Amino acid sequence: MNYWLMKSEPTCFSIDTLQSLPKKTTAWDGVRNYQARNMMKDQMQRGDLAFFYHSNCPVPGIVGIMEVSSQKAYPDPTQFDPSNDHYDPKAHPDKPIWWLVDLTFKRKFTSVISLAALKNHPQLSDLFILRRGNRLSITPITEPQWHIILSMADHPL
DNA sequence: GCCAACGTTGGC
DNA sequence: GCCAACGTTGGC
Repeated sequence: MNYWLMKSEPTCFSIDTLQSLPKKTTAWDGVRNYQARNMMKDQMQRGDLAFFYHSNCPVPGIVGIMEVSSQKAYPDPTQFDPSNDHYDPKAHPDKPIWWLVDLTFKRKFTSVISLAALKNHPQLSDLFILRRGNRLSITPITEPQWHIILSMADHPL
């Protein structure tokens, strides 16, 4: 199994919204970056775990954990919907461009593991999201990184 | 295939 | 709201 970090702007879609959904599950739609798409399409497997990261908000950071819950990736339906913000006129149902997986809520931390806290941790200097100028909305997390970050959860600075 | 211009991301 | 950094686009 693999570990991931997935960003979302909480004003757009937050971990609280995910938790409130009927099956606490969402299709991670709207990703329009090829690197991020490829990770969902080619690498993610059911049972993989992902940190939920809130970006572009007062305290950016990791707020909880989700699990990949679809058996495999499938076409993002919003690419075919002209009324959707993420409509892609180049995509056709017989030749989709954008793929996604489903994610299910696992837990929410009692406090945010802030970006500042991640930056301050001496063993997390290689964290993908901390690399200069990184903007990828989905990044891999190594197993050691996963456990270090988990150990920071529920222990505010 | 180069690269300038443009749009987007996201921390601050 | 600013702006650095990056991805994408499109002319050539």
